[in-house]
Amino acid sequence: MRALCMPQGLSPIELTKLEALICSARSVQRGEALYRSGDRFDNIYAVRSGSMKTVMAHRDGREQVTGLRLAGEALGLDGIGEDVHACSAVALEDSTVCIVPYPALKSLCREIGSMQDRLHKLLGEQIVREAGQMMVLGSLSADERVAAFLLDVSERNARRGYSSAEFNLRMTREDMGSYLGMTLETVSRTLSRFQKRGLVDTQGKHIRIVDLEGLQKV
Amino acid sequence: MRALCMPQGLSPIELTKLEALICSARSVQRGEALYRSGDRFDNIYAVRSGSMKTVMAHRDGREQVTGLRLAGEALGLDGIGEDVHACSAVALEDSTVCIVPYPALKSLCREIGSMQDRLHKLLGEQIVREAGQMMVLGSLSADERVAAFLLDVSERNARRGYSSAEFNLRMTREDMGSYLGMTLETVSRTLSRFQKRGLVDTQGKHIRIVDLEGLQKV
DNA sequence: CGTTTAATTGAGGAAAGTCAAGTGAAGTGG
DNA sequence: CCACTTCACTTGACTTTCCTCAATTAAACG
Repeated sequence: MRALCMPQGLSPIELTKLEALICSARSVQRGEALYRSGDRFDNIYAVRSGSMKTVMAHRDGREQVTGLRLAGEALGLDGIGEDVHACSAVALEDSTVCIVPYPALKSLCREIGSMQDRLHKLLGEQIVREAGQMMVLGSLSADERVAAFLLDVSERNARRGYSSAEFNLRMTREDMGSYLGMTLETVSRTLSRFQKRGLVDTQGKHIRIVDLEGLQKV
Repeated sequence: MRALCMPQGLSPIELTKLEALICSARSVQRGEALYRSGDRFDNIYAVRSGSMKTVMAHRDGREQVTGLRLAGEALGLDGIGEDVHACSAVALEDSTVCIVPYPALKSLCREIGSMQDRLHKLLGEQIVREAGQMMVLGSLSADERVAAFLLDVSERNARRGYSSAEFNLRMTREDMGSYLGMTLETVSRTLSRFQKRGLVDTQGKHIRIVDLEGLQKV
């Protein structure tokens, strides 16, 4: 659990302090929201098991998936800016999260320099990740977007010690499409074409990457 | 200058401490890079005068404008995540920036709680802003993107005490297009159409918003 | 004031979206 | 545990939006 909740580089002492901080865990049913856009920001979360999506809504009701969080990844940073969550976080499958109260985390960051660094990195990485996604949405073709997405998930799986070649993606085609700025039909067609070209092997939500290099060259 | 470099809510004492931190200012010529993608991350900046764009490059060389910074806004946060800048920052006109050394800022954040809050907010706001841009790129039509962009710049101008109705945008149509995920021709056509519909009045880089409500309804 | 760079506009084409029908997978209740 | 209902996915035909290429005009910089 330690490894899952706050994976990177803290000393044992720091981990103990952090563990004291994590008051509780919570389980979230598939489709249920851990928090909603507009909710007061109290906690940062770490996905312990399962996976979640973050969703942002335009005033006219249109929704866009802004992120995917796999087990081990942080969640909730969208609340720091305005003391209120800017996105909603919805479970893609039955999941559990660790709860890290933000005020306590802030104090800890003032006590322990490496904890401060860790939080800053978390925030900074999120900024870079999102800038990368802006690049995907703004500059890549549909094929390139889907390929980039599969490679991203693959790499994140690898980092968590799972297979980079084969995984279950609990998002629907619609979620993927929303995240990638295209329709669910285009996602489906693109995956079918990739399959014909021998790049991937998809059966619904189960995805196997057959030709990694080929996918990188798309 | 105080107001420009770190506008929001610090006590006078804190401001003094912060000022001690801002070792220097720097001027950047139009077209010149304040920092480049890959440069080591040492400082955060605040635009003191002028304006800048941030640009991210794909490995194949394609570039995407990922942000616009007006006077008074923070710059350089894309370096925190990896100790290396993920974007390049290029001046859109002759500009000056305040330089805030990051290590010193970190220390100050451990001393002064409100400074820590301020930095967290800066990071958090950036995260929310970028998520909003993902939404723009992923869900809006060309017309809606241009309208949203003009309204965003207008609002940011207002917040800085300038006219919300009339301003100079030093970006080229190509920069705007890149930021909004469309071609420069489409930007140009869209602005022309807006002009015919009596929503805006543009003459090159000078933009006047004629019908704010109309623009919001696009 | 001339030269370079940026912006506008038009015509034609390509990529992705929409609508629609059919198939398959998954969750629910008897 | 199976049948049923619902939801998700795939595929095709057609439409729309935006992009590409090209020519012209306007603005900006040295």
